[in-house]
Amino acid sequence: MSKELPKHYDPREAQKRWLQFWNERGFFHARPDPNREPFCIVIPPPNVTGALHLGHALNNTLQDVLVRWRRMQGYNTLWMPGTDHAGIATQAVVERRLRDEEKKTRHDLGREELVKRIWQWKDQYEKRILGQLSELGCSCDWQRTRFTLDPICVRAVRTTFFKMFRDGFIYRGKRLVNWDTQLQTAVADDEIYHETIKGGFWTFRYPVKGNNEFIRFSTTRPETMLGDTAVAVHPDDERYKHLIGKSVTIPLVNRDIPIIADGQLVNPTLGTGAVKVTPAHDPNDYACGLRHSLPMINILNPDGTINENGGPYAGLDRMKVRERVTEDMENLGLFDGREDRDIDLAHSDRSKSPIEPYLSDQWFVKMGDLARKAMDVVENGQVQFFPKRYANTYLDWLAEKRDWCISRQLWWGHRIPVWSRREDLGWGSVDEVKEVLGRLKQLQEENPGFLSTKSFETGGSASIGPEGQELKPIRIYVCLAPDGDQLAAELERLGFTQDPDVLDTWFSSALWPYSTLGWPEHTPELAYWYPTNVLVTSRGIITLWVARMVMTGLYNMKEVPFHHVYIHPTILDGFGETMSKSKGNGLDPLDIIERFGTDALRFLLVHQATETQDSRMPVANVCPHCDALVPVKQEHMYMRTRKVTCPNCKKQFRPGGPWPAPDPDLATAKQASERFDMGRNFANKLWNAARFLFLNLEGYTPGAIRHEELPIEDRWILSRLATTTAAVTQHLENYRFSEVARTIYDFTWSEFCDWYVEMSKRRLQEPAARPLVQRVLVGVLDGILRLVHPVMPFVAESIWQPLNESAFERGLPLPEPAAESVVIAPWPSLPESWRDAAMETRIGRMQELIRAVREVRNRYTVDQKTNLDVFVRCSETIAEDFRTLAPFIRALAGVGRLECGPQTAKPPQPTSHLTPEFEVYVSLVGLIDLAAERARLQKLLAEKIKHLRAAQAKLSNANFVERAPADVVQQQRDLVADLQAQIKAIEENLRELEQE
RNA sequence: GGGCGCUUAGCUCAGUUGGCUAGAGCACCAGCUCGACAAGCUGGGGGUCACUGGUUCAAGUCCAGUAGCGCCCACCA
Repeated sequence: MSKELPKHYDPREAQKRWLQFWNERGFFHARPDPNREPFCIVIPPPNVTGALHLGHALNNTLQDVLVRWRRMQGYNTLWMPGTDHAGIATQAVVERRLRDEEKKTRHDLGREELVKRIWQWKDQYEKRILGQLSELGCSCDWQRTRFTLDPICVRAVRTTFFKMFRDGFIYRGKRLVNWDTQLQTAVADDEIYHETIKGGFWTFRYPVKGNNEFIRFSTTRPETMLGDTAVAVHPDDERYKHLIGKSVTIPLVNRDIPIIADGQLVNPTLGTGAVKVTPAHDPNDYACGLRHSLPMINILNPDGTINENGGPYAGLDRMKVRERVTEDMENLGLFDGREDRDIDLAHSDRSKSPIEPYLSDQWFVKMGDLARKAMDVVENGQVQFFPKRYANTYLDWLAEKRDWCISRQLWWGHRIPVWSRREDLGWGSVDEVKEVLGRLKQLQEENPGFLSTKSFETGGSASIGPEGQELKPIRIYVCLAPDGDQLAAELERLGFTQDPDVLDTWFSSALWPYSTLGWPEHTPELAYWYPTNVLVTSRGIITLWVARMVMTGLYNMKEVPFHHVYIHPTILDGFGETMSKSKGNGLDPLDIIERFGTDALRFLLVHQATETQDSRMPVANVCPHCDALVPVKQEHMYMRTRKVTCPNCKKQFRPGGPWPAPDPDLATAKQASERFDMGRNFANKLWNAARFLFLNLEGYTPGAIRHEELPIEDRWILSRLATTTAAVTQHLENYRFSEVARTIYDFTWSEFCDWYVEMSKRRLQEPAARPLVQRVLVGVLDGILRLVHPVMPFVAESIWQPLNESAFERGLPLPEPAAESVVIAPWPSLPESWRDAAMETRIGRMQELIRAVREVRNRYTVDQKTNLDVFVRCSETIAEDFRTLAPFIRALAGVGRLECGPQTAKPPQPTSHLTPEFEVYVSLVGLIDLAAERARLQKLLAEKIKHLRAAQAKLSNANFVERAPADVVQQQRDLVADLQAQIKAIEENLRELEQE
């Protein structure tokens, strides 16, 4: 039964249909099965901030290729999908909308209401993102979809935090944050921008204690003097050497501070060579403070006014204090002048106000031991990076062992499960403290697994107890395990409150490979699929995410979270810049899917996934009025172009992208890139090859292939298929995605379609030959469909299904009933013995002969219908071959007379094509331009002679003959012999042409 | 400043341990609507492999340096 397909492959219809089919059949759902080998990938969860972009498309396509391939290989395959709450990014986006649409801040709404709003946002975008992944063809187990704030993930986070708290890995420490005094919040590094403003550079003097000297220093922020805890000089600076170890007095607050030597902080050639050190309000000073164990005095209130540590200046705004401090110093005669200076000052993106470095209390994870273990597993190969070089990024970063600050001053995220005594209650009497401690101890004894207490010093000054003893300024912190929440009320009765902060988003992401599988419960899924097999991600988060997953995996599971880490390239725009919302140079995968089809998108993404770091993707807008492609220009990005005039139809439109702003008055362009042509064309080529088969399947009968009885061309294509299959499999194992795409493409197009299908046409007309060639055609197509399925699942299924109707039993070497879907068809593997170098050589010679004749035909523009007479001078063995293949040579090259053999005579007025193995002569009586032919031969002769000389030179080099491997030398000798023979033949042909 | 990369045809890129006259897709030129496919077929033109030096019988490939570009991290008192 044959079936006729439409002339063009229609991706849209196919995508809709097969997605539904696959989901209905539940091919993507996996359950633990101890009798089968597991394979598992967990998705890098996309942020619920917005829509997916091209980078996501790449990341997820590559995962899907691996997952579909392993599923076909028979692994019990789980691809775990999900999304990430992305703390800062998501809260910021919702807050921005709140401001734009309702003119409200988060404080107007309150914590609970804001979080509710963000959940609504999340629901909306999660749905959209999952839908996009599905449209991309991702074969995730959708029933298992997780979100990083799901109850199950909350439990994993709480359990981990509790364990780390109890084991002493989590501690309370200080950190300088970027403080926004207007919004009264810390902002992330990527939420600040730098702007040059007019500022000043003030010079003051501090009196040195014990003699009449002064030490001069300069600063751009005089008010920070109130928080100075040292003055630093360079250890080798002769001007100050004698002062090191002495102290100075800060006049305004009457505090004595030491003069220290610090070669890292101080550059003696700048300013006066002496630097005031304010550890609580400057990153470098902070580092210096740590080095020298200096006190760190915070002088700011959250609103930017000076706090009680500023003594007489308390309560005033820092800018006002800057003036006052200067005046007061001047009155004391300690002010040495001010000069204007441009200052590169950090500003908050959101409030546009200047950022203050602000020392605040934060939660940290101690990295030392955790990092060491995470390094070990990469060094000993339990976790392998592909490409290898990325292991360096990972190891270098971990080697620094910088403690991980895990608290964030946000409302959206995992709330830190720690309660502490409220500051305003104070510690009143020792009795009260004793009572609280006693009660805590009791609680802990009753609930050892649920509650853990720790105390950490706070900043602030010590106070004196009722009996005159010095009370250490400590705070008691109580951490509750997830099942300990009923104790929260009790803690609150004791005057404890929960920490308002949330955890760094990466804290929950770090648990993703096992929290998604149900940890801390001992689920069958966890036992079966953990450790997962491979993590596929981009290099940007090797440190933030990959390293932390390994750390927590080892800590919680005692086992690595995955064995392989594949890092794929980053897609840049046509100008080599990263795609980003602010530049407006992104590309929306949905635009590509709509215009080219999902398979085209996927093919191209796989094809360009080489081992390099980056790859470029020039982007064009499609004019919504006339469909012309308008390339995105670089200046568009920097000007944030809002309107583009189409050079074709002169109408205006808004440039497209994954993040277009709506504008009812202006049509928004879809985007495209010519690079996807390749994928679309390939899908169509495949489709049409199948279409050819369907037109010729009438009377198909399944049957065994007896390899040794097959004609040359069949053995050739099967040899090529066997080689291709093995190569594709190997490339997949090595994560060489680009090679996967290339290998399948070349085999399908340049060998199967260009040669085998062409050769089959004649045989299909012969009743005796027809059944066998049908079987081979069907068998090879079946193999191609399986190979191509992981990359282009939709077109593969679109052909697989009708093939099941026309040729249900098929395959190589024995026909078998086909799988109901290519998704679950077995991955092909062909006998090694089918690889047949001799067949490939023989067909290769035939191809060269055909190409030679075609070239002659094109050179002299001989009509396609005119047969050419061809004379081949070659060995008897080769002649025998050409005679066997003569029908193909005639059909594919348009040949009439074909004579071959050692004694074959040249025809009159011949044009020639010489190869090392045979000489081809085509008679061109009446067509040949003798002068042109002579010129061509002269040119060819010159090239050959040049090449010969180079080859001879090599051989005449004694070192080469002596030191190069024998086969390389022999190769060179053969080359010289071939060239000499060819030159001789060309010269002979030229002489003959002269006589004409 | 530290780290990791990139620079090969007009464009986007391959080129796995050094070894044929360096490849592909798109674009370009010429010819083809022949019963799978014009999203196609056939053939063709086009490259001093960024630059300089080194190692080697042999370098696009290895090493060093220079220039340009990109990313990550740190920093910009």
